[in-house]
Amino acid sequence: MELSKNFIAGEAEAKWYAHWLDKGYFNSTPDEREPYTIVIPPPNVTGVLHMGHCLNNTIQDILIRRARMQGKNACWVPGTDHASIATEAKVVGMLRERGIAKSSLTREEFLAYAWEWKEKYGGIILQQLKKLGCSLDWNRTSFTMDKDYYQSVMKVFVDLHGKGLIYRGKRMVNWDPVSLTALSDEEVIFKEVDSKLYYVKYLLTDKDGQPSGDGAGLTVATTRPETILGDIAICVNPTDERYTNLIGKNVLVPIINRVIPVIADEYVTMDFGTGALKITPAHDKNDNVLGIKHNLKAIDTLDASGKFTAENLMEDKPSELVLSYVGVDRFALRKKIVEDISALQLIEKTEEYKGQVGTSERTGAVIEHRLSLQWFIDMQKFIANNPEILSAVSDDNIAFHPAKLKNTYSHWMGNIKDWCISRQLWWGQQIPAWYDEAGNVYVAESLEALHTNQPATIGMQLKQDEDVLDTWFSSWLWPMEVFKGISHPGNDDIAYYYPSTTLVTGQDILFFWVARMIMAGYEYAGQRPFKDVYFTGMVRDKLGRKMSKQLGNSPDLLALIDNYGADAVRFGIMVSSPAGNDLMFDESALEQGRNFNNKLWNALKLVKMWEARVADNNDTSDPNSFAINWFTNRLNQVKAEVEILMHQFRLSEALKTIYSLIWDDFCSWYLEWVKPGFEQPVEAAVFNTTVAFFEELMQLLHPFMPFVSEEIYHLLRQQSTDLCVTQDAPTIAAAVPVLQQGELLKQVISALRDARNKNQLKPKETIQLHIQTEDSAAFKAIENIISKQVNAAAVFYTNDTVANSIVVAVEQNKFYIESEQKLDSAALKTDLLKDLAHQQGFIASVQKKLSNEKFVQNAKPEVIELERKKLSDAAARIKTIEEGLAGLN
RNA sequence: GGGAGCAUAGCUCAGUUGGUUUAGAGCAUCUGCCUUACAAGCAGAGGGUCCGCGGUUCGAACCCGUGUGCUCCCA
Repeated sequence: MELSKNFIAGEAEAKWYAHWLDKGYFNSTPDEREPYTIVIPPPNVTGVLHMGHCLNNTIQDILIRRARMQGKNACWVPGTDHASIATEAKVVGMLRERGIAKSSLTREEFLAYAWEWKEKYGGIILQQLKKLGCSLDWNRTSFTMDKDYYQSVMKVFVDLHGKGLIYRGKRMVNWDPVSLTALSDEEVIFKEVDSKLYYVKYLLTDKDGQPSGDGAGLTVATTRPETILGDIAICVNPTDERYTNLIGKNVLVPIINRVIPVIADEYVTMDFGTGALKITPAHDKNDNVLGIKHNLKAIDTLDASGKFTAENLMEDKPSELVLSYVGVDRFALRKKIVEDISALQLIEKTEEYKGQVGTSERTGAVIEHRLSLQWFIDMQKFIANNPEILSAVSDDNIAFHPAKLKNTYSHWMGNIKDWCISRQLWWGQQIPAWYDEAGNVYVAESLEALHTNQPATIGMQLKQDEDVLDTWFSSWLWPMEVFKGISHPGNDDIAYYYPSTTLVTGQDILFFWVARMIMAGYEYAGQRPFKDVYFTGMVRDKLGRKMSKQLGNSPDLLALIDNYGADAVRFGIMVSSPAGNDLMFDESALEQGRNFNNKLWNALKLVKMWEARVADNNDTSDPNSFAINWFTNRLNQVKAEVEILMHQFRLSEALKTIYSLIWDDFCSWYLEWVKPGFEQPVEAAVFNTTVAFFEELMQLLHPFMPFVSEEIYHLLRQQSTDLCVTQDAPTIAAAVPVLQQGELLKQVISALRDARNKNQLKPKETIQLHIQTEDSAAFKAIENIISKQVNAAAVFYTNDTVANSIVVAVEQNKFYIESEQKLDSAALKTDLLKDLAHQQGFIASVQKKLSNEKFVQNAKPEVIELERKKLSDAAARIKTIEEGLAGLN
């Protein structure tokens, strides 16, 4: 069969993926084998594959393919997340394009559109994962809004509510005035913005609540003058001498002329602004805390969309001016109020100010702090009920890779705040709470369940809570509910697959997701949800910038797969990506992957070329026996190394180790050593062993580069099964002496080639080689390899220096090169002198150490022994160099 | 403001309880080669104040302190 010039990735990818699916290799059902379970971090159902997914899922595929080849029952569960905010935003956008406003639809109508949209466009990302070669069990595809899943979320809500872990309360929440929903702290991104600091004067009042008339007052610095109409107090630090005499007095809020007290609290920083702080409990988190502490009223002056409202100002008998603000957006309002206060001559000055502003992760809108009735989980109590949530991570029952994230986890857990789980959206699991006309709350899995549990509710006018649950309130059940462990507890799947083995995810969702899965795992399964967590970093461009649509630095992954092949993309993204480190993505790494494919392909071509001229006798020459013996051991050595690296989740290093084994040891050394001369026959043993080596190499590489390895595996010879499910042979301990001899051989060849290069001998020009060694037997077995590799026409053994030659020293052996070309020993002499200086310097440093009495007294005996050996080795080396130099003259 | 982490070759990274030859790899660079598997290749080479300063130690890339720079998380 004629092989193409290069590996054609696209063809092999389509062919093998279809074949693997056809054979059902990725499907798993419980059996007597040990399970290896991974649940995919469910991408947003609206998502498309990007570099982050690529890294993440390549890692998962490597782990799951390796487990499959090690005889475990490998199960990798795919699925998607309904992603309430992101999906609802997309659907709203889609409707807007069609000229339909969400506000014109009923909840049911909107959800019908959302499902239609989800069926049509949702889950594209799962198809894209197939392109990457991901070996997921597609029969198990889950969605966080599947019927059973939905029910499991209801069940958990009701359960936690019953346990007193869920409560409803008025709390200051992060409010997104654009999507009209509360956000968790994790969904708020702080950004530095240029703003202004306004110095506003509040006039002191007399006993009757009128301005004191002398213009006396107190100046407050604020970045948010639009909230001024909600001010309820001015606060100063009790130790601030500037204001001591004002504490307890009253001032007037500009424009609205509300009389408010000056109070004192240590919270106030004296050196920020004027040292006086206006307190607006309805619009600022810290103010809210102070408000509660000092028993102050919260006056809300902004509505849900961030526009001014006078609803709560009626007590103040608002003026025409105040009423004119109604409906004005907060940013326009800021301008307007500043102008109006300015007109009253109560703005003393304005400063430029760089401040932090919270923005919505989804819509980018500046968030408001807003008092709102929301559902919460009492996290302190939750953790107190399940102390393993903390201990499992600290004592490595759940092992984090890299381990440094353990600190981050325990620090967060130690300072945990209650989790606001309600969202003012329609797409998601609607909160299973009903209100009667009196406002009483009833919680049950469904209306039917409610009527069954509390027959008194039958016939009542009940209205279900409008809100849905935070997306993470469903995804924290993922490792259990993909096996229906909540909706159908104790079923065969959950019993077999849970806890899962490894979770691979981004460290950015350590708190959003990983921590909460651990919490749910202990609460509902009584055990950890996974054994190991591999955290990936963020994928950045090669300049270290985050990938973003705005910068346009986010490559089109499918185009990359088309250009380089899926294996090359997998190689490129894995080759320099240790756990937890950000990955600087550079397309040149993909090129390296593609070149590697090509290298493999060419090695295959070489071996296939031999197939036609295999000798029909069973002789094996000495040098070939040596080469085979050496590579057998080298392969075992690397297999053992890879096993350790994989066990430590050092995937990048494992890949590099395999890459170097194939490229350097197999292609550059082994194949060159056993390669027959032009059109010469190849020994049968050499051919068969080489094919077997090649198969083992493909097996080792398969988890990383599945397509090219499967393709080559089948082209090497007729196979009875597929590489994808071929079980790894046990690793045999490598024999050290033959490995050492191999290293010596490589060194000798390199040194001789270097000497040839330095003397500008053309590759085609032959040399005569004289070997001076104490162990000529060792060289007899490999002299043919040496002569082939350094193009020596003849090899001799000598006990003496050879005149008119160049000398090369390797360990205690000397090699003399004779050539018909004129040899220029100058370059070589320079090298030898350099080496000599290096060795002498080295000896000096070792001698210094050994002559230090304290070193000899304190150092461990084996360390001293080692130093002595270094000294004698270096001395021997110097002797060899000096003899070489003498021979040159 | 609080906390965590990082800093080693041009780039991306190893460096395993402080001693394993005066620090390693891949990529990039340079030199020489169109050598019947591979120029997407082969054979070589050069390249480092291990961020600065101070300390502990017989001995420090590694431990401690401090400064600088960067990143992330939380307010």
